[in-house]
Amino acid sequence: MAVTARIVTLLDVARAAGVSRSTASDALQGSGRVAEATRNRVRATADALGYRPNSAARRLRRASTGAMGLYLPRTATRLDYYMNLAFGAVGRAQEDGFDVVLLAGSPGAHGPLASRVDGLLVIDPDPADDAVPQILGSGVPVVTGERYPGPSVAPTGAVVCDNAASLTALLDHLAERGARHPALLAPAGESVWAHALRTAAVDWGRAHRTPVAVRPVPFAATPAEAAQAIRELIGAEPAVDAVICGPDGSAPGALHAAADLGRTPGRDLLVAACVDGATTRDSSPPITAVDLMPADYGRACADLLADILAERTPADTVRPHAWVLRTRASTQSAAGS
Amino acid sequence: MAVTARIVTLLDVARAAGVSRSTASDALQGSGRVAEATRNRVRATADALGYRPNSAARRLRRASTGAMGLYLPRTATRLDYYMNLAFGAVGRAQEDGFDVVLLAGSPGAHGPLASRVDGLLVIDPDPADDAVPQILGSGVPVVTGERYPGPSVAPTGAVVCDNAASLTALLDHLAERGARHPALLAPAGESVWAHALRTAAVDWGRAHRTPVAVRPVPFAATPAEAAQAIRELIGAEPAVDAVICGPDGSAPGALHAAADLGRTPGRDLLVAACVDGATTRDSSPPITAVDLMPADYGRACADLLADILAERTPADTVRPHAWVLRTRASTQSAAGS
DNA sequence: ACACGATGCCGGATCGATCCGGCACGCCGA
DNA sequence: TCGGCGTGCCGGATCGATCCGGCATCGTGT
Repeated sequence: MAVTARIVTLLDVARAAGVSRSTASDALQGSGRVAEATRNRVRATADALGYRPNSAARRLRRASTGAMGLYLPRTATRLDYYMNLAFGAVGRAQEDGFDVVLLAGSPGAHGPLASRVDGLLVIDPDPADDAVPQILGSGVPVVTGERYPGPSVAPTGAVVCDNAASLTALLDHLAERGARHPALLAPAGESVWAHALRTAAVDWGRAHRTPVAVRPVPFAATPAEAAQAIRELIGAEPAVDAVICGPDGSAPGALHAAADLGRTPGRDLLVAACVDGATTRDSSPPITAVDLMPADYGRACADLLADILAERTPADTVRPHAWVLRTRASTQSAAGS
Repeated sequence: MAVTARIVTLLDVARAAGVSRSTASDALQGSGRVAEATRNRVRATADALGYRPNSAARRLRRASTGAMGLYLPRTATRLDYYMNLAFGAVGRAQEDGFDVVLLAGSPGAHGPLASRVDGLLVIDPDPADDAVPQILGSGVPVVTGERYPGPSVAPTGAVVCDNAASLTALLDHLAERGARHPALLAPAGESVWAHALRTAAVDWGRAHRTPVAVRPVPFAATPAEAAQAIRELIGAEPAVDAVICGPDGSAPGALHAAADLGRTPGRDLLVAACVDGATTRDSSPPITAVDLMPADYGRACADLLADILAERTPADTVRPHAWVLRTRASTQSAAGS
């Protein structure tokens, strides 16, 4: 019951335990040579007094900040995806005693990034974002979520998703459920993800001698835009019997379009999405989608950075991240053809 | 073009400028008495050398961490709302040189909150969350977004939204558009927000001699659950001609329900939502909703905390946060009655 | 009995910026 | 000419934890 507001320092603990600062430090750290009895005594007095190491002092001495920065794309969409990712990263970071500081705008404007964080997590680095190269060049280890498509300054690690494989899996699934003429609403832009999707669609079509109709849509297409695109697409190519929606959150538009065209989702028109989320899970019918497992993704990024910082892992390591196909009613079985 | 990896310290700057550390510090801080010429010279050499103050050292000396913690509810819903809020907070925090560290789980487990942050932002504090009292009692100033309904430990400030007023505005709007029998899908739970909604509905009904049908639904009701609730509600009370959806993201369910019941949203059934977001903006028709302006909200919270920390504002200040009614096609005009 | 190594603990020194007291110098009025 | 005051700058001291070298002490081998 310490009523005093005074902060308990290591020196207080040392005095109370009848040892010197060094010994107290060693005892609590596990470093140095300390008798087991002494160690226990120090530990006991430490938490009896409610001792909490001052992180500023520790960071100064150790020349490390105990924090990792998290830079998220400031996009209008995929926000809940990034939020889940952030929570995953925080969870993992905590295990190694790291804080996660949220970066936005042009971080490093008000202080040197290098003295504020030990490393950085840069998620879905956007080649069009001017802040990214600046961050990459800040001199601290960086782990990117997805590769950085721009001129690679000094990457230190990456966690990547095999987006081509997930699209392939979606197409395989649709084919298995009877689709003969699949289509892809392909997000525009030069992000690694969008690019992989487009390429994989063409490759799959070639390999299966079943061309995939690729219809470009805005990167952050709304359901309404997606619906419009699908109406146009099917107007031009009525044989299309399955649609994959690339942009996050756009999939419900496919259900509307199906209704407008008098088709039943899951039977006359199979519908699937590249990004799982609340909109795909909770729509009616629920929509088959690729779950990128954002929380795990964030955790994996933080894990890699922690490993690199602790030198458990060499720099320039690239690790894969798994995804899961969530099969739902929207791809029940194609009745047509 | 400093190729050396060596970090430039204040001492380096001082030597290069031909002054002492103290003078260099004073010159850069704006503190102390320094001749204008000297000040400029020091500043010039500082950024010629690329000097960046070491934040750990500064924090140790100043006994402040230069960071504010952000504790977000780990809910399954309203994630993009919280993400926008977080970005708003980061933006404001940056202006005063604060970092924002993201807290989750039980922060303070691996280190004393008090030595890691100067203050805390606790958003929508959930009385059912055990971590909240612990955080509130950590000894640093806390600003809550919405009041904390539990036993108030040591609040330092709050930014509150007048949720009753926004629901009232929604009901007024619906009445103006011709609704005679409004209903509310009221989120369950003891959060301040949910409670304000339920109370305001009853009050409005009493004041206007127009009872509002209040139908409880889960706090994080899905569109499907909302649709089901509305079907039941209208089955029991066919006169209902307008529905307000409380839970975030549940509003599209109202459109489905309308379709099932053969009613046209915006004419035979007015639809509105208490929380604006992608789902209300992008649905067809778009849904009238209360925009809580999360980014501004986050900014306001960070602003208050910054003011309190700088003692520009007394502790225990409570500030209001504005909301805006976004009128859309889903409340065009009630044709019935 | 003596030398030597291992063990347990301690006292500065250190990280880098900030703060406080104080010194020297120049200027003014008396 | 001298006292007093204001200006400009400086040298420790300090924040709290960690690290390194070193000093006793005790045990063991010969």
